[in-house]
Amino acid sequence: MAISPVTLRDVARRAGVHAGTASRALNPDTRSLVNPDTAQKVIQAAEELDYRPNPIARGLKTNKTFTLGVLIPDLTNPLFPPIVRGIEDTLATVGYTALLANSDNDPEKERLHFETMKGRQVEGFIMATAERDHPLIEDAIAADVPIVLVNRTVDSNRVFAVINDDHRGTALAVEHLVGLGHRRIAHVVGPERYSTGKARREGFFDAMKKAGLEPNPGITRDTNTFTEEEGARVFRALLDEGGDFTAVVAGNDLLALGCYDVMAEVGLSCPDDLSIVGYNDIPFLDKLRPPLTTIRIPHYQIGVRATELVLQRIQDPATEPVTLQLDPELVLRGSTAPPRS
Amino acid sequence: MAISPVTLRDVARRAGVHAGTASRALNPDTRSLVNPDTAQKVIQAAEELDYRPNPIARGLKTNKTFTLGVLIPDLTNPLFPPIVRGIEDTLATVGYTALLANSDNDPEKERLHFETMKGRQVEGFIMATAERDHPLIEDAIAADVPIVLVNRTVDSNRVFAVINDDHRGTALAVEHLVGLGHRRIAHVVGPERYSTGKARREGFFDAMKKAGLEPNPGITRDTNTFTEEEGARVFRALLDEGGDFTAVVAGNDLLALGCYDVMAEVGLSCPDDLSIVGYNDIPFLDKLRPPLTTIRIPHYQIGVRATELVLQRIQDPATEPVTLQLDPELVLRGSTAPPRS
DNA sequence: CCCTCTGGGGCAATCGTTTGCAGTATTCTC
DNA sequence: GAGAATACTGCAAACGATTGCCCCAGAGGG
Repeated sequence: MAISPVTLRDVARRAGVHAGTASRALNPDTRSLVNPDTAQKVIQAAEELDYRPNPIARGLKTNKTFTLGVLIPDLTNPLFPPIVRGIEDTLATVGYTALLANSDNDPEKERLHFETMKGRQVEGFIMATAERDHPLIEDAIAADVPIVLVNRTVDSNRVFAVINDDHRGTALAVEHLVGLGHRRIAHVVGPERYSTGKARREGFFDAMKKAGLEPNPGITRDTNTFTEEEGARVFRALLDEGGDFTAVVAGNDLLALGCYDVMAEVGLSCPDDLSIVGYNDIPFLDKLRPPLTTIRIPHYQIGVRATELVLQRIQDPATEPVTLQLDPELVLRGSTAPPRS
Repeated sequence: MAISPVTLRDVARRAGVHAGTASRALNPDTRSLVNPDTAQKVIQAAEELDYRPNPIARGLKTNKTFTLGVLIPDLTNPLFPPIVRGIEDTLATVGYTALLANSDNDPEKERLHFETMKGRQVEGFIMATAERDHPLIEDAIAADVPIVLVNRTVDSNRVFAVINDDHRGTALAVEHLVGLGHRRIAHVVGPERYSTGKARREGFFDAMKKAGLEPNPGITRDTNTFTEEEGARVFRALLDEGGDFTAVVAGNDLLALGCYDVMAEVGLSCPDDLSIVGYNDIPFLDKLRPPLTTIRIPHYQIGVRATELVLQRIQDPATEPVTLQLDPELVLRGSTAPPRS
């Protein structure tokens, strides 16, 4: 049952030393405290017995569990798997592992998982679940728990975060459309309670102005959630009100998908009648008809960098909070073309 | 740092009892050993102090870590997130959590993760990574560690597994095509080193025979991996050799996607020229052009049932190995139609 | 030649719980 | 009312590793 019934004491006995000595010999940091010869003997004994230190016992004494909590809204959202892989791959290189939980964006659930994980003595957190105003995170920061946000961030500047440059990303989308000749561009705004929704809206407006275009509030629409249904609902409203536009920048890919649905429904053709740009580059977008032009964010890298950050923060609690902004890039596909008129 | 610096001894002190007594009072199983009044006092003290037992310390003594190892090939494969959610949701209801790792189908990596997790004293495993002949699993079974396979299984019958009924699933696909009027049906066979590839091929042949059709080995093709590229490669070969068929049953959705790619490339139209059926119903298939008809398997449920199984096995090591076969269902979409000729 | 210093390593406490054992007070039985 | 059974609860030893402290031997200095 217990995999390695061989304990430190067994190793010590075989090497003919005391357990304490064996412990020191096996730990590279304390190895210098013991005679190289004995150290060698211990190491060899450990190998012969295939000794594996029991992390539970070690954790009890050292308060290190080599475990991180990863809290995301929903693993089945295609946005997250690559991030999680980035996290786990990076963690694996340093002998850490991740405890994963889904919050479904439910603050109650989130708090529960957070507490459970704290109870399990995770050494830090990576969270992807933040609304811009997030009490849980404030608490965590106050309690001095290492925590870094991914993908989204909060308004506080006391927090570690690894996000993509949403401002720049939307600008890429706008510049692309403007370059194609579009002048009247609609924006399906992501929920403003998330940093992503807000930053992308700002990026949109700034880029429009920079292009010398007056953004038209009449053809920007707020959404409540980042979902296909919501995208469809809002886009339908835009159409119903006779909005005058030749292209739309969607707050994310799911919202863009909603637009696709409505266009199919009402018989509009993309990109002939309307160009659409998404955001995130979730998988299979290239299989759509037409393939969706979108903004790709470096999901995997976000996971990697975030992990490096927590690890660093764990090692040196004095590390100053920092927000890393990774560069998004435009992925040109078939949903954008010059305007017809 | 340590979240709840309040220890069992603190609770005991406040309740005016010994730590041992407090321990018994807090554990429902042993509560009957202590006077109801004192138990109440202890419980109240625990609440007042917001006491959380330290699972590390507990685990050290009891060898229970309330942790499961989940080993999958690749989280970014859309097949797995729903399974993992099923696992984690179920685990959460009983206070367990999952340690997740990706093997990338690399036996080396897999073994490493397996050992690491064993080292971390996980109480059992859920693995989705099995080739039909899998030494690691044999070892695990021999070592008596609780383990259940999901999605795929191995040839041994000494193992717990929760899979879908691949045989039945492919039969559904064949019956559907035959019902549509197809007689010459090709099969892009999944890799036979996986139970899924093998069972689906058998299901295909059996269903063909049952429909009174002689399966034509000339239009079935083996693949080496379950990937889009491989699907494309094999399908192209099928075409190049002038295979005579009006429909194809693909070993899974990714292989079907590969067929899509080649069809677009050579200017064939689906379903006009050729009908295609996939397998798995991964996300976004309904967004393809045409939307892919496929066999849906209950991913989430697979995760749920598998978890119930390990949990049961952990609780009662005498539990006999069992293979659960969950029912797949046909999802009718646009990639299948009556043959033209 | 004696004293001090230092490197090496053993001893034992400790991390926070659980649990077998034993002691004491209470209750029951006759 | 005495002896025995019962019901609690305290005591202390684990679990497996880490680590501060102390001891001892040999080296070096004067």
